[in-house]
Amino acid sequence: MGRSPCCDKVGLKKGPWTPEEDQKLLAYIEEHGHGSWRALPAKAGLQRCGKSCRLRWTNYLRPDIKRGKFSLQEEQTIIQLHALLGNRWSAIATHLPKRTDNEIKNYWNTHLKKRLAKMGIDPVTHKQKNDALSSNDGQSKNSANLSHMAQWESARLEAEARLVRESKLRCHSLPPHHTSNSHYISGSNSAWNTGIGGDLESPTSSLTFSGNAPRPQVTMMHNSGIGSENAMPMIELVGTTSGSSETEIIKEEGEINDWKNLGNSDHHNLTENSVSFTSNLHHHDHMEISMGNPWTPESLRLNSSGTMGNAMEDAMEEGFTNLLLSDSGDRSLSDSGKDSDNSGSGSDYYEDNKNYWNSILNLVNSSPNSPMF
DNA sequence: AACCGTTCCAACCGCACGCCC
DNA sequence: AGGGCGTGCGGTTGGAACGGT
Repeated sequence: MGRSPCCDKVGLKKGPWTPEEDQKLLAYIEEHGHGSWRALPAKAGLQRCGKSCRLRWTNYLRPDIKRGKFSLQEEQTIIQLHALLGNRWSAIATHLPKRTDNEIKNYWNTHLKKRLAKMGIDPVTHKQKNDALSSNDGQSKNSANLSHMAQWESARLEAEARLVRESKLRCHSLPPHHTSNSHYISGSNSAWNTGIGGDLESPTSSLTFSGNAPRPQVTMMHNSGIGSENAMPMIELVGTTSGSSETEIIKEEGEINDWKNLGNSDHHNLTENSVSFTSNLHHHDHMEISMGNPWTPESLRLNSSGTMGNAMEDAMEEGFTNLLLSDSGDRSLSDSGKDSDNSGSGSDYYEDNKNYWNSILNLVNSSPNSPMF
């Protein structure tokens, strides 16, 4: 169905906003709320279309917007989510509290995309560029699997975004402790924390799903760096091969804030059924999550209302984040890593890029019985 | 200082979708 | 059912800022 453009009226101002216009818009919204955007400009005394006002508000004037340089953690999240979701900026933005989709999109286009390209990674597919040559091998099969996973993950994020919006509407005045212990995911993601069992006050949260399937296991430990201002995230990946009772423990530790210091590529051979993450981002939090059932959209939807949603979210994020970053040889991704650092030996460079994608695939493969594949 | 190319980001544009009548 | 409206979303653009010559 067609519709007339909202900004075709003559006399409406376009282009950059002046401080006076900002002030008018702010003052009006503070007093009345925005209500109908179409009607707002006239009421607020602005010669703008409603759409322009909405954009200005949501992308710039809103008080809960964080501006300025993206942290490394934020960069990591963007890359990781973009690998799953593609250019679905609003979905990505739900995982970056206080950042707008527009800002994330801009940052991707101006910074991250170029960095990945320089690493020889296609910023669209997140595949190493010479991957196209290996079309019939397992890698492409894995890629298809990942794509499939991305589809339901995408749907899940949409549902989450809705929850977030509803939560924001309903719970504007929630006391801070509701989210104070949910590391990293906070603010707009607080919806995860509003359900029963959603708070992470308890030092230990355990959830177990019943079932007989080989079980991926996710363990998250938040061991505080006591007395340290900068918590030092530690990722522990525990791989359990299906044919063996032996548990292979692969440990990766380092500062999340220093991508370059994250370990090298040996540990992304985490195998089929088990993965655990250890992080000391948080004070005395220790979460162990045993997943008896494979990951399914249904179970994750259920989880989204409670602790498991939080834990899973965190696990997924931290897991992907650290896998990606530790394995991608992030010499070029870090701001402090100059591009020239990429000029190392050619084989190392190639290996790094290969590991970048493999790390995603390996984590996906850690739940081989998931019906989503 | 002047010019020019590049980078960055705020803002615009047009489409899609849900809701309401 | 279908048209209008409000809003969300992703792609694109214009111009300011910056850096090199």
